[in-house]
Amino acid sequence: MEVLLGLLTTEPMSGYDLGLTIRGSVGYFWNESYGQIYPNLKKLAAGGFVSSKSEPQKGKPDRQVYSITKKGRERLAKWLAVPPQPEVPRNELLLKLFFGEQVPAPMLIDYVEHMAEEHRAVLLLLERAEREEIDKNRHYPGAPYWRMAAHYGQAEIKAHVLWAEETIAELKKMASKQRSDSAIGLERRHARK
Amino acid sequence: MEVLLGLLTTEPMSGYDLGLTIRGSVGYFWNESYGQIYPNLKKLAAGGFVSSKSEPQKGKPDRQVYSITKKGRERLAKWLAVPPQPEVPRNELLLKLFFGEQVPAPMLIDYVEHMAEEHRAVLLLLERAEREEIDKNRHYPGAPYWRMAAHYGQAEIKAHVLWAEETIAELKKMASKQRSDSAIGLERRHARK
DNA sequence: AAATGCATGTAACGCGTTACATGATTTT
DNA sequence: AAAATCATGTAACGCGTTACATGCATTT
Repeated sequence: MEVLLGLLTTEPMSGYDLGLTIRGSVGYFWNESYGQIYPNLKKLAAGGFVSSKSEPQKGKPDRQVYSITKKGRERLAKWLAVPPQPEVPRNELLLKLFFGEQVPAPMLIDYVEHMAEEHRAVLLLLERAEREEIDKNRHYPGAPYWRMAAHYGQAEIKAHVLWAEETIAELKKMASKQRSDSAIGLERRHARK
Repeated sequence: MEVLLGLLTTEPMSGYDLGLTIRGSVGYFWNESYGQIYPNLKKLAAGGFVSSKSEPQKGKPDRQVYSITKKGRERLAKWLAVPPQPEVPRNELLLKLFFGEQVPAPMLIDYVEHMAEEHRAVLLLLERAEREEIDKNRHYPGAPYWRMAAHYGQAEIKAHVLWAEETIAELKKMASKQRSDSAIGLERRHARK
């Protein structure tokens, strides 16, 4: 809800634009789907926090351009003044790794490798975003804060990738040890049969 | 849902125990409230994934002890075989920092400092958990995986704390610069008046 | 001609949190 | 005596995702 107000302080936008902007700016640490954006804009408009102006378009539904109002800025300020609550964590990869005993080793390795690759790709995006989006607007007063947020993502991802590399090495070591163990196990099972 | 199955592979437990166990083990990267645990256990029981046995207690409602069934283990294995989906990020601190231009500098500094302290505290917990919980069960076949998950948390937190320290320094520098700037601003405003 | 993209939106559904209810036991 | 803790659970509510609907424009 408040992301919308925050982004509208930079310039008036339509719901669609807001979706694109979110993806391209705060997307790394905050996301909002169109299923929320459109209804939330309506609610904000009903409360007088944003005003809308419809611009006709050829062939497409009218473009609703929203601007933040004075009341909206007050609401944003009020929200910004609330100390951020620590989020509830939900990391499916870690949970599956935690139960790794019950997962075939190659599968686990695959999971961690995929994660590392995705994170490496996001790191490139964040670095590019910093160079292109933030540096180009470096005279905008918000730029230093954008950079700090981008650095958070970069620092976090680098830590994740390092961890992934260590973990993959360890998983492979365990897997090879397991193979030699289970070779013995196989002989036994064979013998029993 | 599946955390419950996963934890029940180590030993039969009641819903209450599961809540405590979650907090003490996977809590850093996965949480589940009692408002979910109890209904989910019922659903799992209805589906035959767990069996329950009620033990009478003095003065308290009967203790329902749940055990995972063969069918439950199959369900768990199936879930573990699904590649983990990247989570949707929601970091309120970062979002507020991103809009930091509209936030009084001391408030921002406070937010980041609080975050750093919380994370430092969690780091101690994780390190202690590794020493006490994991090392003591080091012969349990799941232990290496628990350790990997704990290391993820440690690596991530260390990166967060470092970032926080850098960011606080930068925010303070900006704040002092802003103060001298706004001193000029004050003079101007004074003059205009 | 068919498929994909643009741009707006609505509806259904599921998941999860919070608050409440209960009733004995232990603590202050 | 009052308050907090243990241990179970239920109900209401809100948030968010996914899927669907629309209809013109552009691309293949």
